Amino acid sequence: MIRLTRQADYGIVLMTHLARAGEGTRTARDVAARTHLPLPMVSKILKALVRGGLLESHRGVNGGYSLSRCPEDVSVADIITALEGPIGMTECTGDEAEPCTIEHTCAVRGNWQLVNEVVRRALENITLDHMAAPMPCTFDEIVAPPRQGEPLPGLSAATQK
Amino acid sequence: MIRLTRQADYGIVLMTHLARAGEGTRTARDVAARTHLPLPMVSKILKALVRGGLLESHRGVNGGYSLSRCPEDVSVADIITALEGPIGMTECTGDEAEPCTIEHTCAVRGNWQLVNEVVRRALENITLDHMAAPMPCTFDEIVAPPRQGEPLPGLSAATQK
DNA sequence: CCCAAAGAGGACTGAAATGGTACTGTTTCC
DNA sequence: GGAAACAGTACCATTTCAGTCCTCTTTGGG
Repeated sequence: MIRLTRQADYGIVLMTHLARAGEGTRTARDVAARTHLPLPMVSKILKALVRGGLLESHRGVNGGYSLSRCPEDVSVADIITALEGPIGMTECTGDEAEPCTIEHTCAVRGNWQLVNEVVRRALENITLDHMAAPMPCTFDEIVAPPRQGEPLPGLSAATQK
Repeated sequence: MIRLTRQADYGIVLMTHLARAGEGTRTARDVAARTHLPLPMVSKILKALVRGGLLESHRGVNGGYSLSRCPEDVSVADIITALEGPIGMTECTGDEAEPCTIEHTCAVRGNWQLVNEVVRRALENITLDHMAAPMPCTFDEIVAPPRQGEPLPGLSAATQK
């Protein structure tokens, strides 16, 4: 199982909730209650999302959080990045200080980047808008539609899954 | 960072190595030496890959491991699945016994499946063949080529990254 | 026929990361 | 000025994972 940390998991749920709630600010307390997630966690995550630029916060009485962009301009990748740092599936993300101890012996490097990129792309194509949709979206709304009615391998099957 | 366990990470490296090595069997010791990974780990992972049906083993003197399928018939998703179980980014993979304690309040369910599916698809499109290629592949060799010269959103940018 | 090489399987351990909580500021409005 | 709400940080406990070790089984060669 490819593990997303629970923070990112919750983060997406919270962002989705805010997207559905529409305009206006919501307090952490309110969001926690409605999503049935523990308040301290919610609070912690919302703060992180503010730091990541995905939410705006308003302090003081009647304060709360609100989206800083339209739902269609926020991708799942954005949320994950805000909560977990750059998306990548391996240690070799490329720009670390430590250039992979087995660097020259690890001939897989370049192709790892590819894997990371493929996944990142996939997640960037899913927006909050998609997530907030009451009914599950189909693949076709996210990836480019198949050409000449011939579905990309496997994609049509995925929608019925 | 989306975390792949190190086992899966290593697993892909090992499979790639075997794919590059071509026909014939290799001992765990040999593979460990050439990939510069600790033998016990390599041994453990190769065993798991056998259980997953991706490798065949031959016991006794002159034994070793060999791929049980052509490199082009093995996807990165296959390897990850063999080492980590079904691919999914959240607890809600859908078919668990415990149907998610917050089930009816968690309105994100359906769309989570979508995220899982998108990632899974992405990983299924990357084969061992791609990984074993000496030079990094481009996106175009993996995803369907853009129709009428118009690239899928973002994909072309990814290749130059 | 026996021994060495190689895989199979499982148990165990130490460490790191993560989920989760609590406490102490700071801002803002009434 | 006080309460409501966010900000930041430090902290703990649990879980999971990487990595190792040991024993058993299989097989081929001398």
